[in-house]
Amino acid sequence: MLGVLADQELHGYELKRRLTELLGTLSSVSFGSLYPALNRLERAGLVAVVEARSDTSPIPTSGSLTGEVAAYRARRNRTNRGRRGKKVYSITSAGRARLRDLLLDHTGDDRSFAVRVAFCRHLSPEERMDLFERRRAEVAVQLAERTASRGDRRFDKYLDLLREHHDEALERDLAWLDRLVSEERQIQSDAQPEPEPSGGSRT
Amino acid sequence: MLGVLADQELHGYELKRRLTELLGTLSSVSFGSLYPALNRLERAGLVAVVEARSDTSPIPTSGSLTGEVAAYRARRNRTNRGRRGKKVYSITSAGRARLRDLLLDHTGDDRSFAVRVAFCRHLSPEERMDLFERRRAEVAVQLAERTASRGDRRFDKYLDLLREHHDEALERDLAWLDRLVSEERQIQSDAQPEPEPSGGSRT
DNA sequence: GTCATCATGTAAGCCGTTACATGATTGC
DNA sequence: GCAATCATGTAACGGCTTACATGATGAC
Repeated sequence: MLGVLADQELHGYELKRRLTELLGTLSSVSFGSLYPALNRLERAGLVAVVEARSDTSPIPTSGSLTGEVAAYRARRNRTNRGRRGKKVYSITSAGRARLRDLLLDHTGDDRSFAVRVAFCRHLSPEERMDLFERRRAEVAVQLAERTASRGDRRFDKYLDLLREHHDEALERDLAWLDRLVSEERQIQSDAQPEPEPSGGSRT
Repeated sequence: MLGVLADQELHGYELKRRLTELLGTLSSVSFGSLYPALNRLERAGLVAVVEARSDTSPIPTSGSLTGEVAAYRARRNRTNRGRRGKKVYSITSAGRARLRDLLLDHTGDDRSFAVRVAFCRHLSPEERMDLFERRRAEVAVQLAERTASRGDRRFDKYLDLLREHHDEALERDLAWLDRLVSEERQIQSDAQPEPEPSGGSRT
């Protein structure tokens, strides 16, 4: 949620939309947990409710008279008493700091790593490298453990097929992470071109 | 847990061991949830506690006198009052039926599908086929939706890389499922050889 | 005026986790 | 005797889900 809000101010309903659009099966958050979560984030000072900026959408004349009247009434009520309007949330600087921590935290499974990658544009190139390389190390360890523990034992046809498939997936993950790391390294070396590898004329 | 117990009688501690060995990162069950779960299963009549068959392990003379004394004391206590011995669980016929239902149920994500495959040896060939083909259809739909929703939009470099990687994983899953299905079909046709495709001389 | 959709929220229940407590077994 | 491991269990907490309740908007 913080990752989405870091890009744009949104209200809850649309936030869920966007989350589903971006992460699909990885998202999995229902309204019943979304709204309480937003309230928790607000209480923690990580997001803030911004007054629904009516300037941008000045009640678009929709041709419906009754609709417009209702819209004006609703707007007055909202500003007067804050009753049941859209609540547009904006991430705070504390929220951005927390997002960074969450992206760097690196506990959790493959799913949470995928979510981190999805929002890693909010990290610095160095932090991204760190994220990728740590994950790479983790996956490598997992793969080594699996290979070691398997030994020569056979369990069951389907279990063996499953493990084989999973091993391949892990290897592919590893290759993908290698690609991410090398691309990131390329970006870094592009940003700080070091024309003379020997001899230290540093600015 | 039912899937493991369907193969052998075990007590909780070793059940967790076996679960971790078989499923590794897919398992994820802690003692804090394992024991309550076993009690729930027992209350539901899906597993039953069997008296620790001491016959198989007649207190192996370990060379430790005090140890043996303690073992005898513990055994008497266990039979007398059932206090704190190993509780060996055995799956009941109701448990096997439930296991079958759970394997066939087919709600849940990729993880739960993997677990189903891990124990699908407890299904009939026809039920296995059903399991695999349904999953195949699901993954195909997922893939189609992703391709459709993506359209030509670009989000962000890392998000795009993530989606690309995930798409490839889905395609590989699909191919793997195809393989499973075709192998299963082979098994079925081997079991019921139908030498004459035309003309119906059925037994 | 009514229906679909947008939009926010609450309540009950389930299930998992960590942290803690305790007892049994074996080796030294 | 003591430590490590085996073995079972409880308590507090968190977080997600479904089902429910409600209000606002816009289209016809």
